[in-house]
Amino acid sequence: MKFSDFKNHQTGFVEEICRNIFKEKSHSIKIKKEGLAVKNLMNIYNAALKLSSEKGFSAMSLRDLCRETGLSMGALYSYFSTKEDLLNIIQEQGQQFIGGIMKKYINEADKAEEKLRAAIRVHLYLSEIMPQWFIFFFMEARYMVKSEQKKAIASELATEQIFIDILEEGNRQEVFSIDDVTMTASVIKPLLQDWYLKRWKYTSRKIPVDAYADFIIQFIEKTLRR
Amino acid sequence: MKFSDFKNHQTGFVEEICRNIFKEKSHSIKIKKEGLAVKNLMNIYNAALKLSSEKGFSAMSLRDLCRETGLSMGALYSYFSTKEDLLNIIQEQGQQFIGGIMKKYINEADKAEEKLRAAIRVHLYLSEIMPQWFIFFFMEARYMVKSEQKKAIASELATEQIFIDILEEGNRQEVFSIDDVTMTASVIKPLLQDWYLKRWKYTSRKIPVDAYADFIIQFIEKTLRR
DNA sequence: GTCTATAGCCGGATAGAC
DNA sequence: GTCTATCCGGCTATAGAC
Repeated sequence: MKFSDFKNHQTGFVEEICRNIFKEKSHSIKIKKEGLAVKNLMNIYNAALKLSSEKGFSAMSLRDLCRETGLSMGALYSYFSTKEDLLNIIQEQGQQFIGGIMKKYINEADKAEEKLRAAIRVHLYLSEIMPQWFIFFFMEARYMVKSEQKKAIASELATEQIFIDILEEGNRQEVFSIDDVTMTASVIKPLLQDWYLKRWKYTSRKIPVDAYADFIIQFIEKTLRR
Repeated sequence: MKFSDFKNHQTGFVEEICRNIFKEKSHSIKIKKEGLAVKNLMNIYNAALKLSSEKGFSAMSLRDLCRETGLSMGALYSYFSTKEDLLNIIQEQGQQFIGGIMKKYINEADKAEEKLRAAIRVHLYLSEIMPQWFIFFFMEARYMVKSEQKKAIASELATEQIFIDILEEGNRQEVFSIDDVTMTASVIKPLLQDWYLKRWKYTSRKIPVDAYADFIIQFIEKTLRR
């Protein structure tokens, strides 16, 4: 799987997320026409993620958000009930959506080695397509209220569990021989996260996502056998 | 080198940093008695780092800082000139200090393999002793003004360069056979950062810093030969 | 559905008393 | 050196016009 293939097969991630938000959060959204609501939700969430990635969610004011979206304060408050609500919706809906895509792609592979490669690639490719979402999850989870933080931690651990399962399957099939599966799985994640957290570095070195994926895969595979 | 040894040899990192701040920033510090000034600076910087790690620097108000330090607004402003000044001083003085310690410990080793292990250990051990500083560098650099961001990036690249140099030395001495030294060095950093960025995970699994260091060292060493 | 206007609060920063 | 009191601008959130 190459990035260009992945990208062509996938369009409108954000639209899909916003349509889910419209359906699930109808109590806090005053607008009833789906087409209009989804269009404005995309505008708002794209803008919120852009501003958050520039200055952090807490430093982003709703006036900033008005400027970026072209909407007024009153209009914004027709699409969410408080600023914190906005934060929670991005976190929950985004994580849920990305978890779904990850699982779908991994299940298309059948051997453990293939699953591992698929999991690494789909994570890197997704974070290439929608980096602000990944940066948001990482940067803001730390500052959320306890109840929301628990959901963020659950998502982090769910991703880790995907890798644990793949590595254990590989151990059973004797294609891997890993002593400490949990520790191995838990250090794979930061290697994937570096791609979007230090994007400036890889951009300046002109390293495309496929080259990064190739490197990470061979790097990790070297450690999977004694 | 074990963590307990490292910890015993080192005391008063924060005091040392604050003494440097007092000496270098005398123009923005109105207090003249060194003893008093250093004591209050430690109080202020410890509190600022604690609050920043809880809610982020921009969400930390100076009134929060008053509460945490027990000092008044007026008193605080005798120790720095603006809130942003406080941010910049933590970033610059902290990075400079930590860079110095890293270099000192690495130079005590002579073979490339030993240097690599020393570099990994000293980075992990330092981040174990003063995690809030490392978290601060990581979390806040992204939101700094361009000029300060450049300094943060320079620090990140300087650490990376330390690893590049060690890996190249190892290649020359033929103890390593690494194809892409820069990429290898650049993925070592996130493995070190995971220790303080996901501390909650390792704490809950009761993994001490020495065990993490041992794992990371053997994990990385598996990738250094063809 | 979207706008403008405004309430009410909290932020950074400073002046001047002690 | 440290404190209290205060300025004023910007913040979230809402009410009511269109």
